[in-house]
Amino acid sequence: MRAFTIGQAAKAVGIGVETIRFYERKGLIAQPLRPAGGGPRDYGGACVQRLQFIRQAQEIGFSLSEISELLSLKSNPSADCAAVHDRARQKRQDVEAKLSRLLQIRDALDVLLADCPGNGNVASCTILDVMEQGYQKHPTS
Amino acid sequence: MRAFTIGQAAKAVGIGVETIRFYERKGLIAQPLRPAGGGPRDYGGACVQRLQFIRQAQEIGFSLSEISELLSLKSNPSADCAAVHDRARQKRQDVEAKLSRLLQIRDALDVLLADCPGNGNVASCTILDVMEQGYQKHPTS
DNA sequence: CTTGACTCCGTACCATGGTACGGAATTTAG
DNA sequence: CTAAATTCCGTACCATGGTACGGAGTCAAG
Repeated sequence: MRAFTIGQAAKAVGIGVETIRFYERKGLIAQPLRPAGGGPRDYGGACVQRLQFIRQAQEIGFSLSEISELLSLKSNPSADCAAVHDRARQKRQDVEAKLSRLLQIRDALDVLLADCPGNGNVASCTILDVMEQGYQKHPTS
Repeated sequence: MRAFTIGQAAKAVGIGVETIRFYERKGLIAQPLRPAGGGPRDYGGACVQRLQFIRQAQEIGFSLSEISELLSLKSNPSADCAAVHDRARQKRQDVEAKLSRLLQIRDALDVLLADCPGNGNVASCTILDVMEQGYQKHPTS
């Protein structure tokens, strides 16, 4: 929980200082109060965690506004758990949908990689057909 | 392979007319030639397929410029298959990475949904902690 | 006690992926 | 034949998620 300047926090989380300020403007994180005694604001502890949370969630495919919602639930611990539960269930569905599309494309890519020896011409490549069809056909049928 | 106007093609693919034109401007699809005898351009057949391909690929998480690359390989059947192969391998890695992040979050969401009965307050919700930690801990220890 | 690095803040700019608008030319329906 | 719908085209605008810039203040080392 030692003090972090904004620059140190940015480095710790792996983002830019400007990005942190951007999140502040967006209301994703609160700007720490300036210490009464002067000196830079302290972005340590909970602030870094929150930033890390944002990054994690974002990599996973949540938009900033979705993250904002999650954070507001989080920062309001008196909220009914049912709200989080619902949102989580919704998100799980979204995630599941993304997963199945991704699995489709992964399989399609595998078909390609298996069928295409890495030489010859593209006409023999199956991936493109596969994607065009939305991958209805099953491999090696 | 019957003829489609741009509006029919848009409807068939489930996008807007403006979006098709946007793709044209971006070079993702070629603008069909106007028929010599006059009348609207024909967006049928291959064009619709290409649009569908774009949508599929996009839903899966490819950016328009990535899709553009895939399409340029596709539309150049004399290209060495090795190029497609490489790109496919690269893409497969990307997809795999996305998959594992998504699986992580799905598992995190499942933990939450299992632990959180849907009542009580948010303090007991695990998802937020889980995400903060980058989901290092494993459920039920 | 000055130089350099950093904070702080506002404003401007950027890429991506569209969406909307306006006006002329066609096309299609009644 | 006329009116409504659609095409065609250019240009403008939008949201998202940042990135860059400029200038003032501050802090720490040499």
